[in-house]
Amino acid sequence: MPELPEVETTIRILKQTQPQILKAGFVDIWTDFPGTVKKPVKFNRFKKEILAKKIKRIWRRGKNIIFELSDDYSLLIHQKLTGHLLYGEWDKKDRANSYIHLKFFLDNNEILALSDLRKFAKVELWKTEELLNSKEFQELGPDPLDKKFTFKKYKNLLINKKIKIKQILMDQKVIAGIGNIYSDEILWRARVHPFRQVNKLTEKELKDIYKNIKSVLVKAVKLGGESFSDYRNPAGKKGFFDEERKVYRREGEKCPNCGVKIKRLKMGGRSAHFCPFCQK
DNA sequence: AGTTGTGTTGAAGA
DNA sequence: ATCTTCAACACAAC
Repeated sequence: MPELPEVETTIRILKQTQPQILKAGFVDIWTDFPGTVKKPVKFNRFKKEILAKKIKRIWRRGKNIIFELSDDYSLLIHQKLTGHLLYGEWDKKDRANSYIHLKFFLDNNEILALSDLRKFAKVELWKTEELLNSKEFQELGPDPLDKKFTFKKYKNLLINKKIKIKQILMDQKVIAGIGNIYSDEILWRARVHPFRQVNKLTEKELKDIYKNIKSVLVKAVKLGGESFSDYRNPAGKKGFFDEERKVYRREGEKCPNCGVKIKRLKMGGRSAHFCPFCQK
């Protein structure tokens, strides 16, 4: 699942590509599933509007990838559950890279492709100013790796909330970029039970969670993200966070800290994985 | 072989 | 305010 570290890995690698993707222009588009493109609604309109535009900058807001284009347009891509971008000579032996439903043909003779097994990813073309002022963008919480995301700010976001800590960590309106994998991993390291109510956490627990938000995400970015499931980088290669995965999808295995079996419990629609002994 | 689990986001309902 | 369910979709695992 592409969360913040996978999205960050994607844009870092795209920016390093040779030949450069930056400054490339769009010459054609192909799809076998126009439903991926949500804006403009009509695929032909999308195609017409993006052709001849050039890529000026690649950046990230939470889990959203944004290609800033010429003429004050921006192309937004959200990979959702199983989407990932591929560019240049990507690894075609890996089946995870074979669900390509959208291709952008560029004027440097390269292809930017979107592989997306479950077809949940979304692609949108915006006027940059409209995107920046849009409700979905304005409502996103701060980026956890931003220097301005201080302990004080974090505490203000969480104060008095009567919600489970795991749920608030995954709420994009509170903090942008954390999903199911990293919320489980952060809470295991902070030794806090995922079902704890935020307003009942001690100062020390809040601080431990804060520190681990930063450290887990930084480490995951360094390792190129997590490829347990479908995520691959733009070269089609796996990330290495798997070596650091302590609890996510490890139900029944021994906790690396105490040896007690990892538990899995349903929270809303998804699974929370944790150590019932270490995490209080 | 049909059912269930997988998880992001937004919408709808309680 | 907080929660629950569902829907978009494909495939692996039981």
